[in-house]
Amino acid sequence: MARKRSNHPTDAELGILQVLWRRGPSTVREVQEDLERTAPAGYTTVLKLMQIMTEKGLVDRDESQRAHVYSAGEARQTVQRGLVGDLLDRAFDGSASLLMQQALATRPPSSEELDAIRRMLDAADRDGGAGEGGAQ
Amino acid sequence: MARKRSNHPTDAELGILQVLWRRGPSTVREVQEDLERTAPAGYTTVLKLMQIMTEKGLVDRDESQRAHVYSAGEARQTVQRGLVGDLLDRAFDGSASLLMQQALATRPPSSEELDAIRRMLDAADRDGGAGEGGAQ
DNA sequence: AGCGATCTACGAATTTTTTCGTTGACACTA
DNA sequence: TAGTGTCAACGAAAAAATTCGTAGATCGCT
Repeated sequence: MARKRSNHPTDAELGILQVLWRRGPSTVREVQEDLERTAPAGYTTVLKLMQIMTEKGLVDRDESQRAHVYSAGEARQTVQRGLVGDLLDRAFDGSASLLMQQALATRPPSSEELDAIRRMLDAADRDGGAGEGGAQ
Repeated sequence: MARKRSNHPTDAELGILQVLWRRGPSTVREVQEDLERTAPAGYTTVLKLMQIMTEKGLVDRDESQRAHVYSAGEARQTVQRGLVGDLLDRAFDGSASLLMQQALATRPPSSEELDAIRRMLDAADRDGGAGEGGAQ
């Protein structure tokens, strides 16, 4: 079906990235043990994945120690934006507001969070939408 | 890695759902021709996919005509929420506001859209965050 | 030096998803 | 009724993603 998957992490890869994001630079074993809670996988499985991710540039590897230390390659934000953008195209006709609506419906945020979001909207209005929204 | 994929549509399946959402009930050929623009695939490929989706309950099939007519099974919203919820868990630590932030950054919405979002936020606030079933 | 634990590398098996060729049914029409 | 075109069904190939077994290197001990 030739979807333009650009360079998104696969499902399993994303699981590993999550751990690296949370823990910071880690060895394979640390990641594997962390995953035990949520998505159990054998040691070599995780190792293999992380090797592949290194090839893809999804993670960086420090080989100076016997147990190599891996860290997330791209900024977390970059990956997240890619994923969101992809989801927008693939399921929301590119409408950010529609996506937000469903996000709100699925995981109702606290009022503090809501306020935080409002501030983001205001900021977006200022630098992005200000002059351009012309209609009306 | 045993991710709890519940029953999300796969990539290709989502492409088909999009068409059904946009066009309403359609035959395989109609879907296939529509896909031509974005994600070309042979006729039998699309047919097979839609047969699988029927088995999975992702779409409904009306066989009263020679050319069966398919329609999206679950409400669009339901599928979308599932996808968003999944993405939240898999990449955003469940934080809706973080997701929104990235959505705003990737696809700056117009000020009209921003206003629409604000109204949604206010509504969410009033409901005390209870996910609402209000017609979309 | 020998032993056990731990690590990377590699290759391959397995599973999931996507793709399509082929077949037989049906419909239309010349 | 033979020819042409479209359709669903099916099976299996191909591609992508995931899983793990095995082997050899290295380290820390005794």
